[in-house]
Amino acid sequence: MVNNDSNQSVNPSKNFVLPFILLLLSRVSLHGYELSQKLQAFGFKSIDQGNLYRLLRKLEADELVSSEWDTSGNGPAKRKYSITKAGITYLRGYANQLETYQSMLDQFFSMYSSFLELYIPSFSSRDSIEKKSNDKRRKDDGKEK
Amino acid sequence: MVNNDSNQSVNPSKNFVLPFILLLLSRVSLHGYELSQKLQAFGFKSIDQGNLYRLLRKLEADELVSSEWDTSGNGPAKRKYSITKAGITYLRGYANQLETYQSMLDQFFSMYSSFLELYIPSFSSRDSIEKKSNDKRRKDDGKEK
DNA sequence: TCCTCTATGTGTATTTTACATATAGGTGAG
DNA sequence: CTCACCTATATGTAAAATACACATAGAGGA
Repeated sequence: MVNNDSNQSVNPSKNFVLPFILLLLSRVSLHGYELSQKLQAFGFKSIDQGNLYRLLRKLEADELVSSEWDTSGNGPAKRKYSITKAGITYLRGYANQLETYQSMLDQFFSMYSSFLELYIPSFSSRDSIEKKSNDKRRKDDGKEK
Repeated sequence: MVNNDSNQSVNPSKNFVLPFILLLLSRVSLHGYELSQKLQAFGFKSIDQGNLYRLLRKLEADELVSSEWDTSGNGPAKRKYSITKAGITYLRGYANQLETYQSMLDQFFSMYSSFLELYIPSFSSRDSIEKKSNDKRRKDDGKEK
């Protein structure tokens, strides 16, 4: 994993959350639990705690982050993670990868608007088509299906 | 897979390429080989042919697409895939998911610009950092075996 | 003939993910 | 005190996904 130098594969997934972790750690050291919460705030709804901790250990083994126990505050001991220089280098590589995803998404939605024009009118019988116009306010009632 | 009901999980990967497949098929019927090429044009550099064909069969089993043999043109017989009504419904759901990814990427790059301002000046000689210290790591992850 | 391109698959080991569970300290309610 | 709940880290493991190798076959050209 951490799929290194020249082979920047396109499929996201773990490689999608990875840059977010590194970016968060580039600003301030965090422990796993905090990280999990910040990632949720980013939009990752389904980060598995167990796998997150495992991933962090892997990142440490790969020397993209380093950790030390933090027994200062109250509550159980926390393993505080910091980014390494190698981690910073990789963050830049991952950012390039994410740019690719972004342009793919742009292409997708560009084509998708044409799709909507074709299909939305004829599908008005099925489930109520929410107005997908430029009315950004109402994003909430799109939870059908 | 094709995670059937309302649980639109956030992690991409197979779910990242899926909407692109459905979107392409929403415009015109295609066979796997064509699909593979169009996906590459979209930016998917590393679509595994074998897995793509397997995925298409799975999509057919899930009734998001349907297929029929096309023996018309020259060359070997092609399995021509078309999107179904269920596939169209799912395409809309996946599009919503991709919107989430898009906003996550926006957040990422917004924060990443700040990162660049902090790190780029001091990291102008990045090659020394990259080449140092982690040779064994970059060998054995991602492409070993 | 042999090579290459198109086209569709199977086999399978490894990697990743999902889900369950374990441990442990701290806090507040009753 | 006991219990529930939150923080915090972690392991076990079955299932799913991926990477990589390989098989088959038609058609066209050198």
